[in-house]
Amino acid sequence: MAFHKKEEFTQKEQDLANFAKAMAHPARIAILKVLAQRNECICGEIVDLLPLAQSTVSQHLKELKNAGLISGSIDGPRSCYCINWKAFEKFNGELNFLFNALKVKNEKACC
Amino acid sequence: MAFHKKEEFTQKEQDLANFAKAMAHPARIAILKVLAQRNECICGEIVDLLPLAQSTVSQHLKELKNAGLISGSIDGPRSCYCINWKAFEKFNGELNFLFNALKVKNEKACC
DNA sequence: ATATCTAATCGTATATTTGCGATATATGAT
DNA sequence: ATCATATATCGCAAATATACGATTAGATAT
Repeated sequence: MAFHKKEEFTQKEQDLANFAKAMAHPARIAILKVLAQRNECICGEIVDLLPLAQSTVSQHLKELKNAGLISGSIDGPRSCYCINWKAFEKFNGELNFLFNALKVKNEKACC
Repeated sequence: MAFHKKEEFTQKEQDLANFAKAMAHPARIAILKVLAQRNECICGEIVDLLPLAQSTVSQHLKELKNAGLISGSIDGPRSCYCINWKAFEKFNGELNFLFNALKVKNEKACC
C-alpha cells in the first residue's frame, strides 16, 4: 500500500501525465521531430540520426506507440512510423483547456 | 560511457523533454490544475487535496519549481505557489512550433 | 523560553526508466 | 535452403523517480 499512488488521480490527470511522460525524454522529442518533418513515413533512418543503439531506439518507438503519439505499420522487411496527429491534438487541447482558458483572468502573477 | 545519453541531444530537445517530465505525473498535473484554478496563491491546502503525504507533495512542488513551471515565495510560516505562465507559454509555443506548423501539410496520415 | 503549526529536507525502500548487447523474427535476395 | 538486412524482444545493469516517516527549520503564538 505504499506505492502505485497514480491510480488515485482522475483519468484525465493520468492521461495527460502519460502523454507528458511519453515526451519526457529528448530522444523521443527528437524522434517526434523527425517524424513531424517528413511528408512520408520513414523507417530505420531514425536510428542513424540518434546517438543511440538500435535496440534503444526501438524501445523509445514502442513507448511512443503505446502512448498513442505515433502509429506504425509493417512495410515489407521494415517498419513505418508516423505521428498520430489526432492524439497530439487531443493532448494539446487538454493542455489548453487546463491552462490557457484560465490564463487571462490571472495574468498578474502573485508570486 | 554507457548512460547519461541525454546530453547528446540539442538544448531545445532537452528543455522540451524536461518540461514534459515535470508534467509526467498525475500528482503534478493535479497540483498545476489547482494552482491554475485559483486567482490567488494557495499554500498547504494542496496537501489536503491530494492523496499523498506532506513530504511527497513538497517534493512534487520542488520539482515543478525546479522545472520553472511554478514559482513560490515564503509568506510567513507558510509557502505560496503559483503558476509561472510565461514558462508555460514558452513550452506551449515550442510544442506548437514543433508540431502544429507542420501539421497542415501532412494531415493525411500514411499509416 | 516553550509550544505549535507549516513546510522543507533527509534517509531509505521500492518501482520504473534508460541503455546496451545478444538473440529472435521476418522479409527479401541469391 | 541460405544469407543479408531490418526491426523487435529479452535479459540485465545502472540510474532515476516515487513515496513515506522522521527530522529539521522558521514563524507565530502563549
